Amino acid sequence: MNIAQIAELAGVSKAAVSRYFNNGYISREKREAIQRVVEETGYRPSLQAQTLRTKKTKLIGVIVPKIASASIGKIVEGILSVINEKGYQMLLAVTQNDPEKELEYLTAFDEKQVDGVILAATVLGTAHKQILKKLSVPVVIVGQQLSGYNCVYHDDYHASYDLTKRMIETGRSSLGYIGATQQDKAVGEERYRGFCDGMRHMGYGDQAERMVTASFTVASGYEKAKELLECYKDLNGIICATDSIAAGAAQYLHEHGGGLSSQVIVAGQGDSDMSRVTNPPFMTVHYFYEESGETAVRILMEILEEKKEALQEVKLGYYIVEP
Amino acid sequence: MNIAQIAELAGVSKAAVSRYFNNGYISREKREAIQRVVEETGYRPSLQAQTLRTKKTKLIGVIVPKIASASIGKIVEGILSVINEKGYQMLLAVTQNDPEKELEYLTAFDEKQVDGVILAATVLGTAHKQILKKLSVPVVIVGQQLSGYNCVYHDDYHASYDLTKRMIETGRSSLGYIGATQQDKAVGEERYRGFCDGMRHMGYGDQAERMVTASFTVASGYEKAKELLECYKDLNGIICATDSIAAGAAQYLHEHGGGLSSQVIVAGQGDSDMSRVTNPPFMTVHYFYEESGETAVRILMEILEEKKEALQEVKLGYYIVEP
DNA sequence: CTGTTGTATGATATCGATTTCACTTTAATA
DNA sequence: TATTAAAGTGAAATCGATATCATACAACAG
Repeated sequence: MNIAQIAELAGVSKAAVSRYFNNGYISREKREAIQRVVEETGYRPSLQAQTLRTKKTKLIGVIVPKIASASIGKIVEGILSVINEKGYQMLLAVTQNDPEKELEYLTAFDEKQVDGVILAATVLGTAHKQILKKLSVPVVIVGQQLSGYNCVYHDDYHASYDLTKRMIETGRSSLGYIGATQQDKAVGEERYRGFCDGMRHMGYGDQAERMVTASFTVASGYEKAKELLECYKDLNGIICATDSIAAGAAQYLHEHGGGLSSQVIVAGQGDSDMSRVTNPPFMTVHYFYEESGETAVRILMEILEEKKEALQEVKLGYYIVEP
Repeated sequence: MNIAQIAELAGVSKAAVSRYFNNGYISREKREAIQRVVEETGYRPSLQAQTLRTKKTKLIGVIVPKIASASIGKIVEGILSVINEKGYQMLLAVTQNDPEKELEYLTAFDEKQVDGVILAATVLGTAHKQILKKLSVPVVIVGQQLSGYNCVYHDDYHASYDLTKRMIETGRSSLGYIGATQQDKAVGEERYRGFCDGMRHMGYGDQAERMVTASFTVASGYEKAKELLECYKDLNGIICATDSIAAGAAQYLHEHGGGLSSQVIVAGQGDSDMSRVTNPPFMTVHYFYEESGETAVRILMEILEEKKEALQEVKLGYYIVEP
């Protein structure tokens, strides 16, 4: 079934059928004739033919470091909810945190495959920026702030700062920190900076360097908690960059906490289910992950619909979740 | 940059350039001339034009109930690893467990948008089967067994059976079960059947109806554990259909376990991080989720490459994970 | 009555590739 | 040497839509 056959059956030209689907000038009689034929045959215009002619694929490319992650899962669900509502579909690429793959997909998507790209990267190096500059399709970065680009991100600094302050207020003054790679500006750098400034402003600035770096897994949190506690034996609290790390640290603590001088509690960031199932549950920060995905798509749609051309940077809030 | 311009620059016909990219007859001189021009210009053939002509989109449609889930995340990662290796890309749709959306995406994908579909549904009703029959693109179902269709699934029955047996062997003879909706044949029905038969064969068949049904969340596991324990006060073990449910149950137990007559432990299924961060960690079953995703793509590829036409049903194994 | 505007229409070119077809040249075989 | 097969080539048709353009008719203003 193609447009020519429909035109023939309805006794009109191909152009008329095309106009029927694209709200062009068309008389009532022809409109009804075409409608009848379309309903009888169940005809739907070919998307590939439309794409070839119009250069719109109705596809959004989404690049994420991994998918089996609570926070990224939420971002993707946010993205999807708006994408579908707008009649687009999602092309998903996962990079396993491999920067080369990231660049590869970025260029692959750019070759007219998608109308826009949403990039959730952990590390944005100079190679990324160079490619981003050259892209012919609009991009929105989610989870990281990058000047000169459309992005929606979280207030990692103040969240981490407030979390630190809250921990100290609840009586935990001897704190350590398990962070993420400093290459990750949002989760690594900003959250650690929030911790440092929180410590400093509360009068414990000298302790801010009690810090180790973990990768984004529970197992790594377990290992690094051990490392940190062996190094600083008088800790009574550990703040972690993510909930996964915190869960690993919590696991270490209820296995080996008995041998320590004082009871140690942990805090995480991300408000995942993990924070509620450890014993005891731990304090965490709620970031608006779904909303960040939704907002990223909205920005992209505004660009695609040419409502706005100007750069947008959106910073989302947070709230502390007490155990 | 289109094929005509490349042909012009290389001093050959469009057909020659097309052959260059598709391994057709072409002399060495022309091949080299074209190669030079292609490298200089960075030309890449338009995918949409290719699609229009060849009817191959190089896209695989993947339909999942939700994405922020550990097991489904693993399946998707498995799918992606093979898909990319084969030069395909993934169109992802999430149904939020809404059967209507499931059917909607199934038909949307069918309209020549994708070369094949992978469906990870929890519930497969008659409406699904009807649509599945009519699809013009090949489908592989993952996570559920469905006779007459290509599918790759897990040995839910024996896994649950062995888990039950193992719990009884470790001294837990007064067991209860928190299951999932019976509409989900794999996770709901089969896993409960495994529990029942395990109980029966170990001589506790009369206790098999100590069962409540939860939804797939931690919070629901918490609620249902409470319900189950209020109803059967002498339980010393609870087996759950998923790790999320088990984590919720574990959370309830360390909040209210003190008031019970005996110490109660839980067991889950899915081998997620959750099983290791609760206190105490719980027994669980490892299902090969990544592998199921990978296998599903392999089956699809075999069909697309026309190596095999025959129906394939693949049942994957499992192993018990002691805490 | 002439000129303009808005509505309505279909023929045709176009998007950018692949595929068919007819044809030439070269190599291998009888 | 004659015959056949294989290698190599480009013109043109094709995939299925949309966009442009020329044209026609009605209503209406001057």
